[in-house]
Amino acid sequence: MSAEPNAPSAAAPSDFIRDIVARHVAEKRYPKIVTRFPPEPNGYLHIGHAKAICLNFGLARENHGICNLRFDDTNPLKEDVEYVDSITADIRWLIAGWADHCLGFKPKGALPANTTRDGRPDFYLGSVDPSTLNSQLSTGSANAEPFFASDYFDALHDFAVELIKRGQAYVDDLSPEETDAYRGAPDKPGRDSPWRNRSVDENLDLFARMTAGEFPDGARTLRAKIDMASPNVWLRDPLLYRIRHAPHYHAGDKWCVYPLYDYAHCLSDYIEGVSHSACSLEFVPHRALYDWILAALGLPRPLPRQYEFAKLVPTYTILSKRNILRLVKEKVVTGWDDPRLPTISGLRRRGIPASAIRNFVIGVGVTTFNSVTEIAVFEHAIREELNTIAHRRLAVLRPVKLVLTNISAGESIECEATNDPQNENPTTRKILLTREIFIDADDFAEVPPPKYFRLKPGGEVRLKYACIIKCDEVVKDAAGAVTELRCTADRATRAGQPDSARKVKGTIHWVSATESIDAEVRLYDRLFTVPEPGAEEDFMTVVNPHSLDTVTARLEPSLGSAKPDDRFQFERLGYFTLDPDSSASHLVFNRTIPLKDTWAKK
RNA sequence: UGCCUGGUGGUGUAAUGGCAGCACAGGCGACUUUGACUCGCCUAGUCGUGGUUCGAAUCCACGCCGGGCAGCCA
Repeated sequence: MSAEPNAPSAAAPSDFIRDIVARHVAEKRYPKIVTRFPPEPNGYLHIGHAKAICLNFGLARENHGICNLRFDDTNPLKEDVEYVDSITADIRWLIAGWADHCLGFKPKGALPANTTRDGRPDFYLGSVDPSTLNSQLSTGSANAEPFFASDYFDALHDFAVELIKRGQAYVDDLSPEETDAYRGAPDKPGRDSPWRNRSVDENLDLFARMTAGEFPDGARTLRAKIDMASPNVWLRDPLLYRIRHAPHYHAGDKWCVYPLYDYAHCLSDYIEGVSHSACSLEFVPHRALYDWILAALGLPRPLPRQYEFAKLVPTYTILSKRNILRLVKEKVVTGWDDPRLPTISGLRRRGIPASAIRNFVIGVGVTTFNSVTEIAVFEHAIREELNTIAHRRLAVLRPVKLVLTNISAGESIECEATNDPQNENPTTRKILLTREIFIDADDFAEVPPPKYFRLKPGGEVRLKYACIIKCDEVVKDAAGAVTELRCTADRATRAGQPDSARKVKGTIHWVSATESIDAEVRLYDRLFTVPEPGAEEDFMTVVNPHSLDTVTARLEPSLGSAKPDDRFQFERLGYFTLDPDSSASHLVFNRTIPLKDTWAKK
C-alpha cells in the first residue's frame, strides 16, 4: 500500500489526535500541518520518546506536513551539546526511510531576525523546502540544523516586552520562598503579590535592568498577570522569566534572564508555525496557560493548539531519566547504550531494528488513558521484524564435543544450508560436516525429561542441513561431567540421498569443531524481575541478577565477516547482531532476543 | 478534601446512537530438516445503579475506582 521503503507493515490506526488533524485538514484550518518533537537536551532518548516521535512524525507524514526537531533548551543549568548530538542521531536512525523526509531542519544561521510581517521567521513559511535541507544533511552538509528554542530568545524577549506594555505581565520582587507561599494550594486560593500593580513604565524599566544583569539570581521574576485565585494553580500568575547568570550551551553568554517552559513553548510553536502541539498528559493543566499567552499577545490566527496523550509505560522496564541515570551511575549497566536499557541507543546496540520500535509504538495507539503495555507486545514486534530480515546461521552457545565415529578424521562433507527460508526464493551457503563437531549442551540429556526430542543415549536426532545421527556412547570425566558424545552418522539421510525423507522427532543445530570460530556472545534478559519495577519502593531491589550472561560460543565461519548492521538468526536460538566492542581479533555478538520457546514453558 | 482527567477480555486498542472487532498473551490442533515461522480453532470484555431511546460501550444523573496538578524543571 505504501510506497515508503521500510514502512511499518500496519498503517497507524486512527486515534483522537489523528481525527482532530483530519478535521482540520478537511476544513483547511492551517496552511500546512506542522508538528514538533521538543526534547530538552539533558539526557538520552528512550522508547517512551519513540512514541511521541512516531506520533509527531507520523502526523506530518500522513498529512504532507513537516515535523520539527526542536530542542527545548530554556534552562542553561541542565543542558549540553552532548545530548543534542545523541538525540539528533537517535531520531535520524529511528525515522530513517520512514519519515525522514518530514524532518524539519532549518538552514544554519537562519534566525528569527529574518521575519515576516506577523513576526514569524520565514523558514517555516515554505521559503525553504525541508526536503532540500534534509538532502543537504544526508550528504554530509553542515548547512542545516535542528531548531532550538534558544534561537528564539530575542523574539521571546520582544514578546515579553509586548506583554508588559499590554499590562499582562509584571516584574515581581518576591523571593522564591515567598512566591511559593503566595501561590496558595490547590484547594486554597493564592494572594496577590505586593508588586503586582506596578506601572507599565516601571515594569519595562525593571525588566530591562533584569535583562542587563543588574540583579542577582532569584531577585526578581517576570510574571503573567492572570488570577491568583484561579482553581488552576498554573494560572496563578505563572513565572515567565527568571534570572540565571549562567552561559547557555547554544545561545552563549548573551543572556542572564531565561524564559520558562510554559512561556517559551507556546511561542516557539507559534514562531515555527506549528499547528498541532502534542505532549503528554501531565501538561493538561498547562493548556490554559498555553492558550492564554498566545491570546494575550493578540497573535494572528491560526494559532497552534496543544493536545495531550498518555505516555508509554512498558512492563519490566524503567523509563525515567533519573532512574536510568542511577542504573548507569551505580554500574548496574555499562552505560547509556547498554543493550539492556530502553534507551534508543541501547535498543539499537541490542540489534533491535528501528522499524520494530516504530511498529510497536504505533501499534499501542494514542489515547488519554494511563495504560501499561506488556513488554511481550514489543518482543513480538521485534521477532516479527527480525524473522523477515535476519539471515540464518548455525552457532553453538555452550559447546559439547561430539565425535562422528564413522567419519574419518580428514573428511569433510559439504552441506547446503538455507540463508533466508522466509523468502520465496531462498539463497543458500555451504557448511562443512566433519568427524568432530559441537552441539549445544541443552540438546543432550543423559536422563531426558518426558517428551524430550533432542539427543539422548541410544537416541537419534537430525543434524540440521546434514544427516541423522545416533548416540552410541557418553564419555565422562572423573567428576561425572559429559566430555564427549560418540555417535554414528547415517549418511543416507542427507538431502538428496535415498533416506533423506526419514523422520526423527528432533533436529538440532551444530558446528564443525575444526571449521568454526570462537566468539564472545552476550545473552541479555530482562533487567527487572517484576512487571512494574517503578512501583517498588526501590527498584534496585528487583534488578535481575541474570540480565547478562556471557558465553564463549562456536560459530560457523561465515559469521567472521559479519558487519555491524547485519542481523542473524542463530537457528533454534534467537536473533543476534555484532556488538561495537567487536574487533578483528575478538568477535562479540549480542543476543537481541531469543526465539519464542513454547517447549521451555511447559 | 479545590480543579483537571480517565475507566471496553489478563494486556493494549477499535466501534463517533445500530452485529462489541483487532493485536499481544494464554489454550488446543495442523505443518515443520528451527519445539521457530505459518495456518486453523478456542478461551475471555463494555466499573456500578438508574434514566433517555425502537435501540446505549457511546447520551444524561448519581455512585465507585484510578491518574494528574501547588519548580525561579521540562
